[in-house]
Amino acid sequence: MQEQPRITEAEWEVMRVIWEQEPVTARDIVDALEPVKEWSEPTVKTLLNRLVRKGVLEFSVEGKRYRYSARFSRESCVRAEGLSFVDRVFDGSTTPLLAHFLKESKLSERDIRELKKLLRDKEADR
Amino acid sequence: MQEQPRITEAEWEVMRVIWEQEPVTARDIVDALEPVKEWSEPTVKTLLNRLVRKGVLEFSVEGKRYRYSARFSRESCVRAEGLSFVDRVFDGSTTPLLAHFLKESKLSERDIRELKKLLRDKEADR
DNA sequence: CCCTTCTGATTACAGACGTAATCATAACTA
DNA sequence: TAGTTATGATTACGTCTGTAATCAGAAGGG
Repeated sequence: MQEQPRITEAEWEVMRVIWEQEPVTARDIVDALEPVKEWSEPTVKTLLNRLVRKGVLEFSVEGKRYRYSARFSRESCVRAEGLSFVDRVFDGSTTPLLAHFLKESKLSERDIRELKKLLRDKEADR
Repeated sequence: MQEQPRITEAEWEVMRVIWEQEPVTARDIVDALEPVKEWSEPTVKTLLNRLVRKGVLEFSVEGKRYRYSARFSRESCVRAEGLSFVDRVFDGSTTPLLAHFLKESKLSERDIRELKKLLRDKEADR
């Protein structure tokens, strides 16, 4: 499998829609982004083109239009981006990162329960 | 206080050194980065210049050289970068982010204890 | 059959970025 | 005092990014 290409900030916006609705037409993407970003249609098309050229997206031809889908799972892209982030900002160590976001965030009762459970699981398989 | 400018990937490398040793000369930075990055001296100087122009760094003149220091704390830059990251990749919600990094990371006994404590604190002040 | 329209492709373009060579100037050394 | 050296400034330059206008071809409407 190919090296994970970098996804830029604007491209993430497009990918979000794709992962939610793939395989999806350019039209659908433009519509889905309409309320969120003030992008002209050509702008979205350009992003799609770049993502295809980078190998992040593929498409199947359907009549005169394309249906785009991702060649990498969201999970794998999240993992790559997460690694780059923790390297850049936390010097590669996850614990300070966790501590940071724990402090920053407001968590619901349920969130806390879930995270506690994850911690317990973590403890279990050591 | 001024808007937090964006810090690029290469710039973070420089900032790491600055926050550790500020106020610091260009020479020190070049030396500190020597083992880590294969950057020529002019490259580092350029990054310093850009950071100054962006308002992230300031310097005091000391004889023929400058001593650089940060105009923003590491914490505040980490916070800004963290916000941008959680928005981009986790659609703004911290809990999935925490879950993700919890699963990804291998934690020591001590790490787990620390995180549990943070969770308890979180619970306390709800 | 011609005109509009939809859709992807091509081109554009300014600013950011990574990386660095070169320049000017002051200081140090022989 | 002239040449070397250290240091910041200026210039360079290809690529990436964000944002978009324009183009070409196909398809549908009259």
